[in-house]
Amino acid sequence: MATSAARRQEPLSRQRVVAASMELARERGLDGVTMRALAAELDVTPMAVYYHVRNKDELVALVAESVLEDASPLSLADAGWETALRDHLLALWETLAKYPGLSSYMINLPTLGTTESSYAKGARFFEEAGFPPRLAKLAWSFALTFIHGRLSVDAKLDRSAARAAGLDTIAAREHVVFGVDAIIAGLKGMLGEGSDADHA
Amino acid sequence: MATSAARRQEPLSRQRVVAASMELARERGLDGVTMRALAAELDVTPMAVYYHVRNKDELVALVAESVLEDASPLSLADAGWETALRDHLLALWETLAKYPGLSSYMINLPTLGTTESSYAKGARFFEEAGFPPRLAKLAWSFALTFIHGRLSVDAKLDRSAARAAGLDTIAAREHVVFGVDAIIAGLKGMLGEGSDADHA
DNA sequence: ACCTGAACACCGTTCAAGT
DNA sequence: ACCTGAACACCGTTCAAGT
Repeated sequence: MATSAARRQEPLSRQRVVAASMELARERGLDGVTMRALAAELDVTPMAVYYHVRNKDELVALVAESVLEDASPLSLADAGWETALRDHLLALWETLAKYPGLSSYMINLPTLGTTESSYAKGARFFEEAGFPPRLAKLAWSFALTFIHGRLSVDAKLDRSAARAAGLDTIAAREHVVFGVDAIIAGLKGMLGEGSDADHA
Repeated sequence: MATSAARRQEPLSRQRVVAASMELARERGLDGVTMRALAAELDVTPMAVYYHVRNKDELVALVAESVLEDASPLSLADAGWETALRDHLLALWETLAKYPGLSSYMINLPTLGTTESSYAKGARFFEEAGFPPRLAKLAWSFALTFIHGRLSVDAKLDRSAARAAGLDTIAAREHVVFGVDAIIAGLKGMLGEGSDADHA
């Protein structure tokens, strides 16, 4: 209210639209990011947004891209791919958890809401870890699918009665940690079998 | 069209509402199951449906329950829990794949769209396989999350250009098979470590 | 180039009324 | 008990028009 006059001064831009969308997503969840609510936040008509963004799908894709940039990059460390992957997936989970409903949307997209280059980067990580190209892609998709799946399960949960209860968010973390550890153990097993043909 | 007169004869019932919803979900995906489309299919006013079902959430929950009943039950076979789990998860994937968008909905529910009793049955399977109670619940949730996650990734995909291409459905199966194998390998690893304390 | 205003085609759902 | 009709409060989006 106090800043609405100031906000009106600066011209609308793609960046401001995305930034406002992220703020809305954090506070009300992605369901709260409607074109009308977004426009109100920007002190503008709903249709003004369409000048900077083709449609809502493109907008959410931009939001997803922007959120992922804030997450820690996945890169092979000295400690080995297992701990690097573990740290990255848990950090990714924590970052995305701040935007309720975003994963529910991303999991419905072909490349799980990532850009192609970012998706390829994940696959490269597994190649460097010793996975043959095809398995590397499958492994990365496998890990991402679980993380987004888990976030989807929690998304609608903490909006209702669970947030008041308090202990369900602890349970949520247990689920992720268990899943990530199981994923790593599983991929380790797949690497032992699958890479023989390539590393002989 | 030809059967609309006949359909009008039989009184509307909860069963008929659910059955028609399932048919619509198979043909047009869950997005096509609107109260209005459903009512049209039943030769009835949209509000007539509300007499037999509280709201759309309850309706979809009933559809999910009904679809899961058609899937093969998860039970420990002679061949060991690994193959039993593998067969069940792949069969579950195939069944749910017939209802595009259903998993995208189920993955947003607390118990992943299953009834509590059906959820407990999955956990019991892992207990019988040798997992301690807490790990058994986590393991079942882990497996279900991936299956629904994978189906969500494919849901929007085969609706657009991918179905025409034809080879993306093959890729989809590869992803599931890889994931299921990795899950089993991972859980096998977790069982080796985690069960020591309980089986000593 | 950038934004507004009015309107369209959808949703799920409530409420009062009919039989 | 079972269903209809009209209406409400939302969506995303198109289209023509303003500056």
